[in-house]
Amino acid sequence: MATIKDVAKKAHVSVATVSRVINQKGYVNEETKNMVLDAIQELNYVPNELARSLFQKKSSIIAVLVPHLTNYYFADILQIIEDEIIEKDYRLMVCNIHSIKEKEDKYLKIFDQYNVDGLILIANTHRIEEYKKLDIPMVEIDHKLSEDIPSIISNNYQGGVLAAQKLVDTGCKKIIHFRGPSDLVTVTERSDGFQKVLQENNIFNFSYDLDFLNPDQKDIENVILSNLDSDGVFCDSDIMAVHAIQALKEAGKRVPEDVQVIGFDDIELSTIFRPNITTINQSRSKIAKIAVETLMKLINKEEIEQAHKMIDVHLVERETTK
Amino acid sequence: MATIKDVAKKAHVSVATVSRVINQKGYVNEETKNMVLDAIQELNYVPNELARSLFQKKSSIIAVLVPHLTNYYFADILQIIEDEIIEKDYRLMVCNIHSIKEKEDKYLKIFDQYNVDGLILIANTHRIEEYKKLDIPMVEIDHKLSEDIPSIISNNYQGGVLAAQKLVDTGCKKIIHFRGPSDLVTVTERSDGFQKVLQENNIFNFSYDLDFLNPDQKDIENVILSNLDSDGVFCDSDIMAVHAIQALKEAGKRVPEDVQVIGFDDIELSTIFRPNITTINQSRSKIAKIAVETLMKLINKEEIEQAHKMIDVHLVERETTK
DNA sequence: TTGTAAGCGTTATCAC
DNA sequence: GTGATAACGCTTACAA
Repeated sequence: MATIKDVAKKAHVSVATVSRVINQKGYVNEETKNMVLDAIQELNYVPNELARSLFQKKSSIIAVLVPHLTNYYFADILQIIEDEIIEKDYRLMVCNIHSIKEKEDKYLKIFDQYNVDGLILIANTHRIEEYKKLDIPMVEIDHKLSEDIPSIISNNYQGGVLAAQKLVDTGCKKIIHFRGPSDLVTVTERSDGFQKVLQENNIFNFSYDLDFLNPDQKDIENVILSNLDSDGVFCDSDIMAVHAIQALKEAGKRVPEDVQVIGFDDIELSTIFRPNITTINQSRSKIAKIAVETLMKLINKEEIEQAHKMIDVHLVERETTK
Repeated sequence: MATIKDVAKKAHVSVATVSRVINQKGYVNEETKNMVLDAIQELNYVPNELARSLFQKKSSIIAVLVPHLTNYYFADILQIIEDEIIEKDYRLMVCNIHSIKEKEDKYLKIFDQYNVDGLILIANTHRIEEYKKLDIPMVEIDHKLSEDIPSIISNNYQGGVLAAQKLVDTGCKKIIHFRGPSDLVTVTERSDGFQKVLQENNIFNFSYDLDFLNPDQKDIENVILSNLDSDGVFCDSDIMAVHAIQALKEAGKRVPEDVQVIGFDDIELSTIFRPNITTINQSRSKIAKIAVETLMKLINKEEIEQAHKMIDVHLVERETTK
């Protein structure tokens, strides 16, 4: 690996001059500049980012904390984040904090040790105060764990409203809501929006709490079977929706003729599965891009006009609704 | 951020001594050691990894190159890799090389600039020579792009054999094979294993090439519809299998009674979808762990007994076969 | 316009 | 046992 010294020697100049040309800072004669450039080319020189980072106390590394990688929603957001930051010449460190305390401990240390320039929290952590103490530019996705940390969250309330409206408009009279864990704000907000519309229309409904990603298939079946007079189902995830539709079919119901189903997230699965699932789309791309954009402003100490952003969701009508 | 100097000052010793205690190298009096430890504690000192890396020309960063993140197979492998390496005190840099030349250019540079300690290639790259020139310890997953680079690959041939055997054993007489792109070695090997068994048993079969992850739904439908006398389908991915099963159902066929279906990968989807999909399981966990293990040996300049490892696959029998 | 030299936070090699 | 000090590869005052 060639260093700046090698380049300097080859170009018959000092390291300072070389530094000036690679950073395009300060004055440097056109002629010497070309000599340096030639030397760089010949030696295949790339500046050592570690040395640079050490001096500047910044690493050009952005760390993203996720709860797991196998979920389409998170994976896609992560993917978009990576695209965005690499374009801005940052690199991505992925930290999978699946509530293993030791790992989070390690990472909390690492962020300091590497002079990580920014943090994007997608994972829900219980140790937000420790993150704040890090004093690193930071944004949150999907959660609002603190007033001081800018957040980017889908308008979950609106999601509930849209789903309810669709179901009401198409004549549903008895509706089941398969929810996520109701201790999450995202979940209660969806619920609130959903409830509001249904209550305004005097539509009977009830909720069951499930895990988002590993909802118990048997639970869903039982609820469906003991409520065969329902004509609408709203699910807090597309995976739940798949289970619900399958349970309905097995119970002899037609979707959407007898029972309509709406999912949440709009993951790949909802267009693979037949009937294609009507669902509430969260704009993953918008969320990821705004997160990066906001983080960059924080890093560059620019003003950010609105700390907590709510992103519109929309209903994607496919084959499980009328 | 406290530095080693601050600690030295506080403990009334030299930085050399502090360095000795944090690295547990060289002799240091028990008493002074405790003073240093106290100072470290009080100042909340963590050694700067960047300075360390600069000196040692190693960064404790492992870069993993993937083709995309939203695929369950890759995401899960990535997740296991992250678990493994963080435990060995390395950090994960995720590089999503979705054949965008500019990104790969940037990353190729970054690996040098950051003194990345190791590379895991999951993505299929056409620029293997450039990677080799990097001269960084490196392993490959799913591909064998070069003799010199250790690889970890599922036994695809065996996968084809197992699927064929199952189909033959349960009486299939006419079989469709929905393949991945046949320019991939993984695909041809599966095909070879599959063919071999079928030919030995004189079973008629034919193949259609599709994209692994975004197989054309219409293509699958058409093939199914124009071969309604088939009684077995082998798919090179579980996603293809879902499409096939759905097409079969729409064509009035029962799975597995009329037609049996076998997928590949054993992703989450195969247990969500009903009927649960019989599939060839690739041991993601084994693959990821061996990859990391091999990489560590390379990094530590230990002998590796077998450069190219083939990992057994196995048939997971679920509801789409008899 | 260019070069010298100090400094970023470590580790390692010497003396003492 | 411990402490100076050079070195890692770079940037940036400050001189020249």
